[in-house]
Amino acid sequence: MAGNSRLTIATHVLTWMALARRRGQDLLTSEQVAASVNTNPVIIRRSLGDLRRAGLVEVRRGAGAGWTLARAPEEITLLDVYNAVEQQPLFAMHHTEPNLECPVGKGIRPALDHAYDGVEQALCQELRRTSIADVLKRTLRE
Amino acid sequence: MAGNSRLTIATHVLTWMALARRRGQDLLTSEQVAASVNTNPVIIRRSLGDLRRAGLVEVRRGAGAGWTLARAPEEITLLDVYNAVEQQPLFAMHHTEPNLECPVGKGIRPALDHAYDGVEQALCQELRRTSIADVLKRTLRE
DNA sequence: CCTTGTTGTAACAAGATCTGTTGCAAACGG
DNA sequence: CCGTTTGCAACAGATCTTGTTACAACAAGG
Repeated sequence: MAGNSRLTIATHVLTWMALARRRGQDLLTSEQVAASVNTNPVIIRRSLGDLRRAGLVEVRRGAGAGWTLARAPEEITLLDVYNAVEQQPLFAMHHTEPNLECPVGKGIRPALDHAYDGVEQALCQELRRTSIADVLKRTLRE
Repeated sequence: MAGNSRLTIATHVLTWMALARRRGQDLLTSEQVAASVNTNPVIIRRSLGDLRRAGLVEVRRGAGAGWTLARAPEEITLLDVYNAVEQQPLFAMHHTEPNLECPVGKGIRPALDHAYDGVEQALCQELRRTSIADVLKRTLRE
């Protein structure tokens, strides 16, 4: 599992934008953000694109362009970020269809769907308990 | 996310073994299990190997060999299965080290660790609420 | 209207991971 | 000793992720 670090990157980006805003710098370019994450600006633009489609940030194009937070850091939770950057469910079903002649092969998928739904709900509830402001506070403390 | 279906495969295997045991067939070969999952026996042996190392199943080698459940289906939870088949954490950190000159780059990783720990705990608590016996019951109902 | 700086996105490479497959040595019951 | 089955290595194909380069689209400001 853990094939990707998208939640980590997006949270880093937003936390950095929250700190910059507190310091009076409202407009940031993807290059400036990339300097903190230490990666390529295109990676940051991809992440910011996800966040923009989810309504968490806004962009201004053209010369002197850049990004701003669309909401206060207190109003952005890790669940918002997770939903913005993760599309696929947590656990995948079988690659190949199970043997439908077998009672287990026939009924296992709805049974697993039910269990996995509960897990995803628990995950979402926990993610919603932390905001970008919380992450920033803890980031500066350590 | 969801790069893999290991939890699904392993749960399917155990559910099928629970049903077979209820029908009086205690010893199953990887080929018999593979017929229900509809995949290659080596895939099943890999999954059963994880489950054996976790103490959830037992194996007898040689001629007339096969697998048995090491515990009652009521005593095996999805958390046991998850721990048996998933090693890596749910969310990955940055691939490249963040810029430690930046206060966010410096402090973000412990802050994220803390948040991710809470999420994993919530995930585990929810997974523990469902047993293989529960999955079997719901599988046969639908 | 033109220059300039920035975004949006496509195309591609390298690496990792996952599933599936083949082959074979090791184990062991009969 | 034979026959069955596991354990495991090696490999192929598919997909995903990160990183990189390149370039068109866009708009602010002179």
